[in-house]
Amino acid sequence: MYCGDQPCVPYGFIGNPPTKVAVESLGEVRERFLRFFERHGHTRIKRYPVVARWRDDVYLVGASIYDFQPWVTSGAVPPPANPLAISQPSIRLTDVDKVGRSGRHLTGFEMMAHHAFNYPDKFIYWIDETTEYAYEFFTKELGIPPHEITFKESMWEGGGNAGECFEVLVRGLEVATLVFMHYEVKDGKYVELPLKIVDTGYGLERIYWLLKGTPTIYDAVFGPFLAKAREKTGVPEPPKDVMGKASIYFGQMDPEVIALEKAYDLIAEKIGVDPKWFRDVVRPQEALYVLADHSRTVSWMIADGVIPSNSGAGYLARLLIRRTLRNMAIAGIDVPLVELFDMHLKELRADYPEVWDARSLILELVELEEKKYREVLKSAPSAVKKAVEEARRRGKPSLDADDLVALYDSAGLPPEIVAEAAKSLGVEVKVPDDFYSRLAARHVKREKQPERALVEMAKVIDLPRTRELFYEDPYMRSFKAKVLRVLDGRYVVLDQTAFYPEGGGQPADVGVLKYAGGEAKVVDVQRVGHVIVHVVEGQPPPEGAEVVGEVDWERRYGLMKMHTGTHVLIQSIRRVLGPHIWQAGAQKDIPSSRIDVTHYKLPTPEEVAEIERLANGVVQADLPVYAKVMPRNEAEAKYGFILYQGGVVPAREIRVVQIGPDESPYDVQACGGTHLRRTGEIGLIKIQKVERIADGVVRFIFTTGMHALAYVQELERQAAEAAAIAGGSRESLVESVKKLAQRAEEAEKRAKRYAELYAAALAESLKGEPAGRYKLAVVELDDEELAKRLAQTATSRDKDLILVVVGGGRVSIYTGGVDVAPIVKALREVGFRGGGSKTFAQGQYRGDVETLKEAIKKALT
RNA sequence: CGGCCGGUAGUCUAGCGGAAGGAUGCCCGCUUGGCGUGCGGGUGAUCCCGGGUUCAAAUCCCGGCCGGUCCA
Repeated sequence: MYCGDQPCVPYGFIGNPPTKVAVESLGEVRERFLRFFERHGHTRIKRYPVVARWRDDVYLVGASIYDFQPWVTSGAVPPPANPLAISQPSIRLTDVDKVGRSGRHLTGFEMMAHHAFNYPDKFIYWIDETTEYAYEFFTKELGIPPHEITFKESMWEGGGNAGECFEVLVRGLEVATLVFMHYEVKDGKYVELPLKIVDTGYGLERIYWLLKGTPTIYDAVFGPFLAKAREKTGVPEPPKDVMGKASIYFGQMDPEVIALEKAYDLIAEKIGVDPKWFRDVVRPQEALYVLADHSRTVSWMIADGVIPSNSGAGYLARLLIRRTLRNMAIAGIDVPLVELFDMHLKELRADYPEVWDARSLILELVELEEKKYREVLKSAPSAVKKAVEEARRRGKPSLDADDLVALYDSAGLPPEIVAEAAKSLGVEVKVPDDFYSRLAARHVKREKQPERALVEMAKVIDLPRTRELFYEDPYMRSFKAKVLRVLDGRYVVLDQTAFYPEGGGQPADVGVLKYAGGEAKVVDVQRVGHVIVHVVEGQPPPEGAEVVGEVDWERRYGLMKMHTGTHVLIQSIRRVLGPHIWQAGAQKDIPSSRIDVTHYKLPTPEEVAEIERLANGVVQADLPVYAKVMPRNEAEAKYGFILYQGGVVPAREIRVVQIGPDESPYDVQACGGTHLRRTGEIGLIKIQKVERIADGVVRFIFTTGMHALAYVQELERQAAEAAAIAGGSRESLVESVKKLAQRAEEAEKRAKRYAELYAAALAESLKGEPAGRYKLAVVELDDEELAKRLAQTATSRDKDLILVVVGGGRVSIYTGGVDVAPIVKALREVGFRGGGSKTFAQGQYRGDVETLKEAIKKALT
């Protein structure tokens, strides 16, 4: 079968590009592509961030179509333009192990694309035009001879959708995929969709590589950076033919790439060079390639708001940084990563100016991550030593695969590092080829529990949309409404309501529903599809009844202060700590609320104070707060993705909450919550606590309004109480506490000194009676500390002494060397319950002292 | 969100059911012309918190807090 791709066909363009058209840079190819499609009626769209904040199913954008999922692809929202062309930076970590090795894999790439969205009433174009565009672009724009281009038909499936597709290949390299998405996959069957989408993807880097014909894609894309990095690290330029051939063969043995050592030998053999020489040449090259690829991807991520972390999207950034460091370490490259990043950022400046803007943040975070990783690696020798000893205890000569997996999983130590540390302990460790699949087996996927709906959607599907009075007037505290349906005697649906349903981090309102003949407490309110369901306690109103709803206003007004306060606070945090601050979660509550933000260190008390000052300045300025509903595309175009602080907003129209006047707004966010009219109503914003909840995420716990006052009053009360206890005034609280602590310390020291003196005196006056060839002394003392001291002095002075301390129903036996075991045995017979070992025993004894003495004497004779 | 590992003097670390040990740091002597060094002495720990099991818990069990790490 002819497939035209790796591994069937070796690349035919290396050292021999298929065109005479000369391109100078990656940017030129991008520009040619976008201009070409602009000439053919497409609108150019600005790239989206690589962090998919508008989605809750993925962290990163992996293809241009991600930009339009799910709202556009489901038909809910119109595309920003139609047809459109874009070059979308995308990140895929699925092939991360092959990067630097296969010669063609990248974690970050630009997917150039043209998309057409065909609606039943508006047809743009379909298969014929799409293939023609592709053909013309490659032949006319890039000058590739027609016979060099292969279109391979196939079926594409992904994300619940499917459709036919063409893979476009040139000399063994897949340069584009043209997908015609028009099925939904339902229960394994294809269901025709009303919306038919042309989804194309042209690999910018691959096309550039093809045109350049360099040994690897990295040489083409990162050429200038690699040259400088070689100079800096002292890694020499590799022999051209070796790298070219190596990447061809590596490309062909993709599936086995993990079994690296074997792959090296095989390829060296194929090329006809010495395996050891080959390894020494290739390893540092691979490290540089990984560095080049990963540093660009990480820079994109950080510039778009990712902070390296131990969880979430941040972990992916950390993973790439650590992989880079590990590869450099293995290749023996010892240059600070920051310097190499900085070098690369200078090269990236022209193509990605927004990444350049984040330069200082990127460098700071990379430096921090490098430091943290060094700490991890520093733990290697002792962790490995411990593991080796543990293995030996269980009779194993060395570490096995399970031990290596455990070390990686719990301590973050990669097997190569472990092997190296073990070697210096004189232990040979073999790294198994299937290491990474063993690791994967340890992380068996858990099933995601689908959220249980309050009421089945089917039971309310026929009802009209509930009118949302809380949006029309957030200050409405009571309203009249008609009962449309009552389910299970406790779920009430009204035609309209002022009760806010839980959402956007704001909890549901509570209150009462009053009706002729009774009233019911509203304890929870939830959205179910397009209606709002009130969960009631007590006798629910009958269907069809007129009710008066009364919202618990004190609580709700408090929540509104919290919610508007949240917006003021997050913007203030951003202004103080920097533009990398994004909301990572929030919960409004009474009496305290919290916001989690992306930040890489705990803010200092000064920064917190500055944030409070700024936020309360906004409160005092009494700025107006507006909520307006706007089409999604318009809002995104006007404000950018900073809108999505609170997470996914699942609608075609989004509600935008703006604080401050139009000409100079303080903050703008997409938000579905209830807000105040003016910031002055917040009264006071007080941060109560900041804590690090994960690497890269800081939690602010704060309060507003009267709750803030109550908090401050409580602090004041505590200070007054503490001052009273410390015996000073509130003004001198710190001084009196200091004195108190000092006095306590002195008192402890004195007590200890006296205890020593007392123990010495006791030891002096101990009267031992003979017991066999030993001496026995019994002391009544109900202080274990003192007893220990006494025993220490007495038994070290007289090795034949057996000291028995009786007190509080307990008996302790101390000896200066005499084995305590026979004594314990004898004592058990007279009611002693306890035990010990060597020179000490302890236990419970309730009998009289004479019996005890006799028993011990008897045991010793 | 979750799995795994860990939390013992200021710092690092041993002990993993029976009287909390070492290294480093700090203080005081001696050594030296002085610094380093060396030697001797001293100082420093609610064994993360709470509950349980036990005659006895740093140690075993449960819960929490904090840190590390891996995976989504």
